[in-house]
Amino acid sequence: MPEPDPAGGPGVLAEARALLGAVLHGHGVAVRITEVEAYAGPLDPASHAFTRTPRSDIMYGPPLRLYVYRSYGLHHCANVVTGAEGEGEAVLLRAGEVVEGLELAVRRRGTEDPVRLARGPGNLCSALGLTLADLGADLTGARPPRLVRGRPPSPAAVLSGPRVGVSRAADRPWRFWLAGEPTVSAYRRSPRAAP
DNA sequence: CCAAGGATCTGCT
DNA sequence: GCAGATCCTTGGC
Repeated sequence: MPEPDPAGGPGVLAEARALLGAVLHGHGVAVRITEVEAYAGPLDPASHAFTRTPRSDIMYGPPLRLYVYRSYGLHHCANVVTGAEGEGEAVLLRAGEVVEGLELAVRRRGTEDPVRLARGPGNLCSALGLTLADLGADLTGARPPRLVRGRPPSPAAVLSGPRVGVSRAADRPWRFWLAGEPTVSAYRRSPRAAP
């Protein structure tokens, strides 16, 4: 059950912070999450759940399920649904550090640079082997994909800023990452975002 | 039905 | 810094 963000705002902001440091076990590879973005459903013009459609329906379902979508035809991006049923809140997993299955991740990604293996939401899915076949997966089950939470990071260890590449609500600082992590992806503002 | 527009990534200039 | 790949979802007509 989500609680209000300490700083005020939707509960998904606190959920996003709390996912930092958690380990997502994919197919033969596991990643420690270092960067995420919060998407606040109907309150958030940048969210796929801003309008409820067949695609975004999964985000309105029960929490701790995986929302996977295809981006630019080539890549997959993965979100953890965090809101209670009907809220439409989810957290995009943007980057992580491979902590298991290094060889397989290297093979899937075609690079040996550990920093690049799971940097960026598309690359993170690629490293973990996540596809649309994982859409709706229960992350609390015994089989992967599976989410293992650790201690939430201290507020001082978390930095925040605007979300990458969104054309609407481009100034909301709803991207969160662990300070000092080399795996965190670079910020890029959408060319379509208002100046 | 059709056109537009991506919560991206890579590689080249 | 910028364009291209590539295809699905959405919304307007």
